[in-house]
Amino acid sequence: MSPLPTLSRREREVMDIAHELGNVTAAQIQENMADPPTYSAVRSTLRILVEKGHLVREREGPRYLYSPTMPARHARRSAMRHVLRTFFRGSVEGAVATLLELRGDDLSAEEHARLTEMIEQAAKEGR
Amino acid sequence: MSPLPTLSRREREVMDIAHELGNVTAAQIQENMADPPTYSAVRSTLRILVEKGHLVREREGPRYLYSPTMPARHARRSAMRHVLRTFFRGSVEGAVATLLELRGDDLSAEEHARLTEMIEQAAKEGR
DNA sequence: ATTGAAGTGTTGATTTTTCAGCACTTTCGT
DNA sequence: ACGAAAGTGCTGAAAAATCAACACTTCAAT
Repeated sequence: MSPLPTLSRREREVMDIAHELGNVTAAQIQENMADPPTYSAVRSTLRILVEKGHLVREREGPRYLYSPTMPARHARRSAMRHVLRTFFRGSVEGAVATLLELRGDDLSAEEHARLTEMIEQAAKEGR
Repeated sequence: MSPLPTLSRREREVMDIAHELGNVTAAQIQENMADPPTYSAVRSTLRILVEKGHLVREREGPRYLYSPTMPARHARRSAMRHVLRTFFRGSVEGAVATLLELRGDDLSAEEHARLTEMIEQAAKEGR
C-alpha cells in the first residue's frame, strides 16, 4: 500500500478545512482559505487532491462535495500523535496540561466528571 | 508586527524537527528528514528559514546551531490549538480521549494522580 | 606546515506549486 | 423557453520551492 503523497502548503490548508468541516463544496473551501485565490484556482487544488487520493468527491445535486478519504478517527489520532511527538516529547501529561490551559474557562461539573471518568477508565484498562 | 510567513513543505518538516530537538545542527536536521536531500540543500532551506525569521542561528564552535524563534511554550499552544480546532471541533474532552488512547499502556499510579490533580485544578481555577 | 574532513556562502537550474483564463454545461427562476 | 448565475474541465503561464554544484574557509591531527 503506497502511502499518500505529502502535501504542499495550499493543499494542506485545503485539507485542514476539509477535516474541520467534514464535507464541503469548492465555494466553502474558498471562503475559509486565508488570502483566497480565485474559485478556479481552488478547484484546481481540489482536483489535485482528489488525484492524489486525499479527497473523494461526489455529486450533491448541482455541484460536488469533497470529503477527506482518511476516516476522521484515524486523521485525529494521526494529527494528535504528530503534535504529541513534535511539541511535547510524547508527554501525554504535558499535552493535557496545555489543553486545559487552552480551555480557559472553568470546567463545568459535567465536564469535570467526564474527564475524571476517562482517566479512571484509562488507569483500569487492560487489567 | 508582521506575522511570520507561512511555510512550504520542506520548511515545515525542518521546523518540526527543530521543535522536536530544540536546537540543532544542519547535519542533525538532515539525519531526521524523510528522503533527505544533500547537505547543501538542507542548509539552503535553513538559510531561508532564518531569513523568514522562523529560526535563529548562533555559532557553536566550528558550526552553527539553529533554534526556533518562537518560544517553546507558545509553539506548543499554537500547535495544539490548531489540532483542537481542526480535528476535534474545539472539544477538549475529545482531544483528551484521543491522547489517552494514544498513551496505550495503563496509566501508572503517579500519572493517574497527576492527571486527576490537573483536572481538579482546572475545575477550581478562577473562583 | 600540510592535508583531509567538515563546514560555509552563493548561485542558478530544475521541478513543483500556484493560479487564472476560457469555453462549455447545468441549474433555476421568470 | 430563455437568460443569468453557478459550476465544471482543461490548459498553460507565472511564481515559488527545491536542490545540487562549486569555490572558499575553518578545524584538527599528523
